[in-house]
Amino acid sequence: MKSELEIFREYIRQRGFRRTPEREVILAEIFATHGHFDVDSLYLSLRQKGVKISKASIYRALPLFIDCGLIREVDFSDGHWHYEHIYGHEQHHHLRCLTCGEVLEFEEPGLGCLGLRLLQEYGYTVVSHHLDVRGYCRACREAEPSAALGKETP
Amino acid sequence: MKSELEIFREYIRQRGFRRTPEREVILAEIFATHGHFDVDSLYLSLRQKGVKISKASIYRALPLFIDCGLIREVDFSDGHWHYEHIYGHEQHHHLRCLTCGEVLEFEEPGLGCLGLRLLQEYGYTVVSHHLDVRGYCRACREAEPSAALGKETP
DNA sequence: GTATCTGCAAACCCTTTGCAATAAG
DNA sequence: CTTATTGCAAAGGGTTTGCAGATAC
Repeated sequence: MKSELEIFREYIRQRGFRRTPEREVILAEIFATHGHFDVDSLYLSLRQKGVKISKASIYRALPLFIDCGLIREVDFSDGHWHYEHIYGHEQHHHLRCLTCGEVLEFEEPGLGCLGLRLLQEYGYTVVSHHLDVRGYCRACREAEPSAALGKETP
Repeated sequence: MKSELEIFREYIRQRGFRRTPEREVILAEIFATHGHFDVDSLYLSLRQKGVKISKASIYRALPLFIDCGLIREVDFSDGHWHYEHIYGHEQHHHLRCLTCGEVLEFEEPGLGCLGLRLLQEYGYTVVSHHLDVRGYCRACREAEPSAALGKETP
């Protein structure tokens, strides 16, 4: 299996872009990070390691990583973008507590045949799919039971 | 079945908020609209009807509608929020073409037992779930086949 | 050498907020 | 009467962009 760096270098070469240390350092940092990140956390963790790369460069690099399938955007509905690396990681989904904001990842094997079905029924070739679930974790529900009343859906 | 207006008035009364014509006009406009909308399109369609309500009031009203379960946020990853009415509509998911941006809605019956499973396995009470699929529609794939190569996932 | 990339700072855009006037209860 | 709500305009915060200098190829 190719490393994320190899994937990226191939992509850069194919497109006639340029291989720069900045982009590769950003990529390495992303794949050294566990879980989700955003531009700010990425910028700060690079700074803490003594690497000075501007936010503009980060903003310009992320679309490249997305485009070659290494990372993807994650929507937490909190006013800015989050990202996660997807290359080399199991497909997973997000379950977010509306009170404390904690995000749990889970798998949904039932969606295995989704791509085939959407191709057959609608003619779409599926690139990615993501299940976004909101609810209340046990702790928050017990702390404030009224918050979770009357809102259950199947 | 209650109308969306009744739902909203009940919610307003329960919380001790105030019933204003602005909020009810916004709500009516949302439920008279087919499909998705954003703040700007909502503001403009109100203007076209001669209704002058500030964007600030729209921005302040939407969280109320979300809170009482009438609408929800939709993420199209294009830099701003979109919304859709969910009250009185079938649960559905989104399939978006990465080239032309067209959004197709579809149903996924396989997720019927999701809520029960997440409760049993993780203790979460599910409020909402949404499946977000990206891919290429047939027309765009045939127009530019290279765009859809090497990116299929199950 | 030439075109791309970086860093900086300013511009941008969507969203939120402070404030005075207005209106609901 | 009291307090929430509105509209306006300004502030806010994340993201994008113009430009000059640096750098990959």
